[in-house]
Amino acid sequence: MAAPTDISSTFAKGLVVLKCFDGDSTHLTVPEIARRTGLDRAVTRRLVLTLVHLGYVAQEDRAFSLTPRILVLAGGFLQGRRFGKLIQPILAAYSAQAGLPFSLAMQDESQAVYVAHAGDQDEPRLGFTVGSRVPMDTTAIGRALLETDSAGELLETDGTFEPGIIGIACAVVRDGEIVAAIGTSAPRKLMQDPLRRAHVVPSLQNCAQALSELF
Amino acid sequence: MAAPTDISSTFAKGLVVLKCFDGDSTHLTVPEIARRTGLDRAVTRRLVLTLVHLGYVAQEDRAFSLTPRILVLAGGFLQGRRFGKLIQPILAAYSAQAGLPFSLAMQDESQAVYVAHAGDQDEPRLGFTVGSRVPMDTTAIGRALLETDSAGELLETDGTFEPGIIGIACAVVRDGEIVAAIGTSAPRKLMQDPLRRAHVVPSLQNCAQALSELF
DNA sequence: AACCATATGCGCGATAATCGCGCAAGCTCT
DNA sequence: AGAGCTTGCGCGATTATCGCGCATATGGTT
Repeated sequence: MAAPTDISSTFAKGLVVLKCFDGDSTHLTVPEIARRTGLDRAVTRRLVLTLVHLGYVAQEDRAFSLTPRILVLAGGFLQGRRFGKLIQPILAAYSAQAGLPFSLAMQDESQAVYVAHAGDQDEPRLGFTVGSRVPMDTTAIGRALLETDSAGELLETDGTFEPGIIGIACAVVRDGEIVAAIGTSAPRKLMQDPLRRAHVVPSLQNCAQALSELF
Repeated sequence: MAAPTDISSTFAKGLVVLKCFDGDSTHLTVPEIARRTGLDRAVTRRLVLTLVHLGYVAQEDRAFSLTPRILVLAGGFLQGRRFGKLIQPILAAYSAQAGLPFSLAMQDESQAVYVAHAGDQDEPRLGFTVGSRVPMDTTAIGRALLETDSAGELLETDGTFEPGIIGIACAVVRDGEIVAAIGTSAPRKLMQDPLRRAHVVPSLQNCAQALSELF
């Protein structure tokens, strides 16, 4: 085990354990976690029990699952960046103007992570939450995070991620750097209407402009 | 340092470090974190560097701050419980029916943690995000999480948390246990209107009923 | 019902990772 | 420019971690 003195391997292992509770695997047993992480069963047990001790994980019989406390960590990020007080209202205002749900995403390595949503999706088709990840190359919001050249320009993808859905996105640029992206999506029929497009596109651009001052 | 063999103290310390990035303290230096956590500076440094190594924390000069990756952990909880696909649409539907923003909270020790919001607050007055915490005794949504006797009954608080704001909340009960609470709030003037109340209250109750089947 | 195979909980000694002292370098204020 | 404080980080002692291995629980098969 490579052990640079600057890295705490125990802590790193613990975070790997925490991370393996994903959307598909909510209730895990110690051996299951051990298999997923490649850690020794006894080590896994101790790390999971530590999480239980601190209240991040709950135990029912042999199954372990995350508690809402994990959201407090996310809250540290969201509140620190004033998502609730500043960003959310802006996103909501432009979303209402456009009549479509707006989402805000940031880059995390090779994926786009949703950090805020506004304008409720009436249909549960995609079901994204805060913390949901989507690929960068097949989604409008992901591509917007990458297009360093055409900063601020609108990007559109058509059914590349979800069949029949068109996504439009726009980078949020601060000091020449892309710091985030906002996007919206709708069924192709809806989005192809030129009138609607003419209404939605400026809203996205203005919203991105307004948000850029908050990053 | 009490060291039961079942608890990994290093991991526990690391999580304490992670937790000390809260809404008020976004950019922290190693000595600041050491002071807050009571840990040795060198230990703190190693734990923070581990977080940087794993991408949960970013370093700019001497300041460390959370990255969006921390939201991925929250996503594990939210997606696992189908917040995006099932809960959010229901919350949004009843919120739209009531014409007021609805929030969903769960208990975390002695506080209520917001886990979902629907219906955008047009005014940024409170600015709650996913992961925001509020006290249980002075908020309607917090009290609803506690009232084990009158399960499902509506609770109302008047200005006890935020002056001029009335909150109404209702427990989400599953198998006789309170698993969550939904609430809404509005300025007193608005909420005191009997007609509106007659409209909002059933929406909340029906929403709680609908959600109870998903927990 | 009894058996076997597999999965799981957990104690304990060896060992490698952590701890935290202490020095050197950087910063700030007078 | 100097003094006092703050911060970064190397290194040896020590302690918490590791993971083997046994005992128990589980569940499937004859």
